[in-house]
Amino acid sequence: MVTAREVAQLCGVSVATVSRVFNRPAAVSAATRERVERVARELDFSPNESARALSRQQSAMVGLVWDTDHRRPGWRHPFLQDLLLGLKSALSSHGYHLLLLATSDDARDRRPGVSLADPIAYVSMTRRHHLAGLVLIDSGTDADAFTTFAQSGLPCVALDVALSGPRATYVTSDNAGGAAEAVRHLVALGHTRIATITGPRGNAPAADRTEGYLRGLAEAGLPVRDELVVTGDFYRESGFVGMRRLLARKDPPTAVFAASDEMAVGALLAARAAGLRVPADLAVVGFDDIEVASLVDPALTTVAQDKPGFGTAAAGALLAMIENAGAPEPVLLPTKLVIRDSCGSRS
Amino acid sequence: MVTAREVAQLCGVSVATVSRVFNRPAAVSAATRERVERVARELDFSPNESARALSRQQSAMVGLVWDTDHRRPGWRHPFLQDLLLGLKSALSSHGYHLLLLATSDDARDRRPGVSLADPIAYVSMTRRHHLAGLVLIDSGTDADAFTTFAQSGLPCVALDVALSGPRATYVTSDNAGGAAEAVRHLVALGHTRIATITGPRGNAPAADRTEGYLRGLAEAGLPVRDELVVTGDFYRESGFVGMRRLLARKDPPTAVFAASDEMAVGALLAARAAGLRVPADLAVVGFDDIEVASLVDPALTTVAQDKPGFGTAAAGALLAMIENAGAPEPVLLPTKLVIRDSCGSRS
DNA sequence: GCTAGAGATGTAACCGGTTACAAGCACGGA
DNA sequence: TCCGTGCTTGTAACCGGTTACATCTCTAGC
Repeated sequence: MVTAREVAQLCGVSVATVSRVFNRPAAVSAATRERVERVARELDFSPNESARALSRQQSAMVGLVWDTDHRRPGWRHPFLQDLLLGLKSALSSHGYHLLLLATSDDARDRRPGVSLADPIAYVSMTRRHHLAGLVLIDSGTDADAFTTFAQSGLPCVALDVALSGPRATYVTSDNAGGAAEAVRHLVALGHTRIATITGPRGNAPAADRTEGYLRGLAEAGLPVRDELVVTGDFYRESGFVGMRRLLARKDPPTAVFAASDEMAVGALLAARAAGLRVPADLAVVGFDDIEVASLVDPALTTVAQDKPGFGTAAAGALLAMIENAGAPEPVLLPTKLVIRDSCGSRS
Repeated sequence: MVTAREVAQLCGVSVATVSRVFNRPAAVSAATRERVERVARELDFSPNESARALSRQQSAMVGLVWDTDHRRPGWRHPFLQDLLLGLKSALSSHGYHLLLLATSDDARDRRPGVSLADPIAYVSMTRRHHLAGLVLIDSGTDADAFTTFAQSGLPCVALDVALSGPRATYVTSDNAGGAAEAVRHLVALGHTRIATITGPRGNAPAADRTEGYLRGLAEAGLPVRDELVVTGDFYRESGFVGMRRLLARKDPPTAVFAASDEMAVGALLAARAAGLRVPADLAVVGFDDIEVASLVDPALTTVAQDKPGFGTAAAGALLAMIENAGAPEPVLLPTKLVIRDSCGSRS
């Protein structure tokens, strides 16, 4: 690795000048700048990131906080790959990298001074590494944990969890809007007894989707029947159980909006188990547009989230906070209803 | 953030001693060590990672090289989440984090000295960040790219690509063994005309799976018929096309081993399109055990890879290279045949 | 009692940049 | 001619650790 010192010597200038060429080019005369740039290119020099981070108290890295919640084993992020790709490409264009932060019970106590509590450990790790900011992925962790991040003063952007603070914001889909659109679609197909299987209590996107469901009914002038709202937890199993319960009623719904594709698949299975045909006897709409949605039979009509958009938006918001000072407005990503076969059609 | 200097002052020792307590505790007297440890804990001190990396020329981070190949758009890693979780937890127990490295066309030329060629850019980035090692994910990149990494002298471990060098090794599934087991299963069910749809040419796991297929036939004393071997590319579409071609023959196979689950799903669809019932008219085995495998109808019998094992093994091999000097032997992860419904049963 | 040697600790150089401040220089106006 | 101003560049302190080497102390052995 070639250092700035070597470049400086070859150019007959001081290291300070070399540094300036990279950080405040305007402060260097054109002639000198060009000479330094040429030599730097020839020697394939670029500044050592550790030294730069130490000196600037800020590294070219953004931390990713992503834990899988112990209380929800087997939980998988519906579109981790797209998310990471989106983040990576948006960050790269500003020269940043993504550091997947690891804390673990195993690693605890191995050295004196390693703190125990989780969000605190993350914040301290962030400071120790001079990270420029944090991306927080909702993993069912306590909402409290997130406020700790927001209060830390570090630039951070949360995904699917409302977060606000002087340097904190969040990105989420237009969950209510998407859900309302799904209901509108069912209404347009002539359904009037429309049920929903919701996500877990306390989860913000879940609550928003329920709100959208209610709004969709209200827009159509349909009454809300409490018995048509059953609580799920986003997992397939709960969709199955919820649907079975709905179908056991005397006057079962003719359509159901499931707040996740996994639950929609569960609902599909429950309908099949009850001897019903989808979409003839029951229309099903899901949410997420995960990969399997197009694969089940019948292919699932669902509210698609803008998966790469999450990464791009999160990176954009974070970089804005890093480079300027204030927190940008929360980003609400539009959703898109993908019509497949699980609702049939009017024709 | 508390610095070592402050701890040292409070303890009435020099910073060197504080540093020693963390790095070579044996070199410090018990009394001093305990005093420093206590104060460090009270002040919640832990060493600044940027400074440490700069001084030691080695950071507590491991780089992840993961590019999606432009020539294969839409390619998704079959188990990225498990892989990352495995890596994360194994690395965390040694205090390491995972840095998702980003290079991008957009980021190019923004500063003087940023090199262009991809693997070289990664290696240089690794040096600049003082990364301890690299994890390389196969993404259909040229094999040449990987030898560049191996030759760089950096500790690196590749996934699913054979890599060797003084500080390089790799982790892969027992692809041949798994494929042979799949064929053995089909043979045990009475099949004698067993076809295969292979992965792309030039891909090592694909070649190994084909080899295992051939071994399975040989073990059973079955002849190899070239016309029953069709080339795919791991994508669903190629499974569909390949199966259609096989079924178009006068004497179509009664069983097929697809080298990926995606292709197996394609084969399932082709069989359905041809009016065949699975497994009654055609038995299908896949490879990978991706999430959809259990969801298609009929549920796919497939060769499961040890997904979290990849992460753990990769981290283990890498840490071994980082901490000792030599390169450990390549790791061959056992596979497991998961029997579902797509092959029927003898009963 | 003296000294060699082991063990503990401090001193200071170093890792490779960034940046406040000072200094040098050219130029324009009085 | 002199001085103030602005532009360019160098000097040196600093970021926060690590570690080779020097120094000091204490003990064991003769």
